[in-house]
Amino acid sequence: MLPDRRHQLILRALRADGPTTVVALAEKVGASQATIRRDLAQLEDEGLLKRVYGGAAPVVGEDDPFADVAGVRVEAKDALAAWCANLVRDGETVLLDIGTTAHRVARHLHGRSLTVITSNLAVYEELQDDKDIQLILLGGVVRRDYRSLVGFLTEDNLRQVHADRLFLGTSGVRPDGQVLDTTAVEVPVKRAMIAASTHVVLLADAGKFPGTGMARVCGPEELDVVVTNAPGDEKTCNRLREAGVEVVEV
Amino acid sequence: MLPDRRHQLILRALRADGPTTVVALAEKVGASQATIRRDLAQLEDEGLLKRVYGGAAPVVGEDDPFADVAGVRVEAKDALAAWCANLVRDGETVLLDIGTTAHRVARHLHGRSLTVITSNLAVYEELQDDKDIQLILLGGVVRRDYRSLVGFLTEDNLRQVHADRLFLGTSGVRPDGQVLDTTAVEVPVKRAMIAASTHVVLLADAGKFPGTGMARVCGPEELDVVVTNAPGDEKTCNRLREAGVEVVEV
DNA sequence: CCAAACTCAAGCAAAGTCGCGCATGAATGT
DNA sequence: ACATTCATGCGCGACTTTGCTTGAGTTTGG
Repeated sequence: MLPDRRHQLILRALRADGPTTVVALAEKVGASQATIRRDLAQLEDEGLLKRVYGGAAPVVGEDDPFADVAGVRVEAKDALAAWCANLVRDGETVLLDIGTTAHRVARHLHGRSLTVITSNLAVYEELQDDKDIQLILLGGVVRRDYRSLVGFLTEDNLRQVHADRLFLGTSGVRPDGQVLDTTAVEVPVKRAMIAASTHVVLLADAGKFPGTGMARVCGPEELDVVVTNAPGDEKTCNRLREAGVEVVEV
Repeated sequence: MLPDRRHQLILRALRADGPTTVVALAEKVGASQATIRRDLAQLEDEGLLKRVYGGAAPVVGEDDPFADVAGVRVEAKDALAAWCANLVRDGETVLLDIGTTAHRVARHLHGRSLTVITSNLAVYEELQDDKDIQLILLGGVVRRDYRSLVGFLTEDNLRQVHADRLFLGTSGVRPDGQVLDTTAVEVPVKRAMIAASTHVVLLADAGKFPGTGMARVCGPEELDVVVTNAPGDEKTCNRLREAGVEVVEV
């Protein structure tokens, strides 16, 4: 069991079940209470959770939109998102995928005159007070730990709408250009999103080549643009370009 | 049981049921009265509640969605909502309408084992952290001023789901039993909700007889129960009963 | 106005939690 | 092969929380 994997499990458990005891976490991830305590201390230092006596609680406003605006150095991932936001023209209809990557893009759309369609609850909270943006939320079952809406209602809705541009997240791109995802339940939603959009923009930051994922979302022929902030694997890039995909390195 | 979790339960109980005794809280959260007193003292220091002799009362802050409504009416409307929540059995699927009335019902559903379907964004925010409740959000265009989702996506989704019970709000009930609404865009959504539910419960607090509204939502034959906190107009009640509607005065 | 009933806060013992030091064991570098 | 590093698990003393008891304070009803 990798420490990083354990940290992920802890954070996921907290997001799903709220405040949890050290004993319960130790049992859940199969580590001693001492180890869990050390993990919690570390994760608290990183601001990823709040330590309470006897356990830990999830921190609510983890993605403060002003945190990185105030920061001197803009994160690399944010540069990616900013570039994507520039791609969008006023008046367009933009479809935003599940995940933090799409949320990042949404932060850069404030004040723009757009229609935004999403099943991403983080995007909803980000843009709900922005009166310039017409916001359309797709239906579905609320997944608390992933802050998303999924299910047949989401897919149904996606068959009824059309977007000029889709910003798609991923967990990995294989050398042959196949786009992957780790969570099976999201794949049908992502496919429906692709079908509902004229242009598909894939956001693949560093570490997504080859990345992980057990489910295939789509092949390179479905993509129009791949945006990345890392010099991707040469072979992968060539394969994508062969399929007519524009590969952009920010 | 984490102290933090206990505090949440206390605050939730206060929000849902208003002023509560120390004894009742101790029983509810499974702690001693001494612990509850210590919790209350701490929470009062943080300004999260107001201590009163024998118990505690919720503090009405700016985040209270009902701060604008006058005191005695809030209690009456909350009694209505509490009665409706008692109507629901564990395991049921509940459909909650747009509007503050349905939100009020949602506040009394905390901790219940239910499936809740709604296009009410206030309900979503109320229940999003409640892990006992499976929450399904209907798609649609976000209406910021009404905190709701409307449009053809909402209606489409409603054709794909079914609920045991619908709690319907209204702006007025005419003497002949017709249910009215003021905003035309909501009417198709309300009709679709009625069609998707086995039982329809109309919440009509004081001032809804005859109330206002330019659009007809449905006739009395679509309703199963009308819950009110005021002795409604005699003629209206008779007309409703003739149509087979159970009229309940809380 | 008084007394009974109830509520509150302080003190105390028990249980639970925390963080530290130390030993173990695996992975890594020399 | 040996030493180093690092994460992990265990034990111990210090600390925190909890529930019970007690005496003082507050409310209620006659």
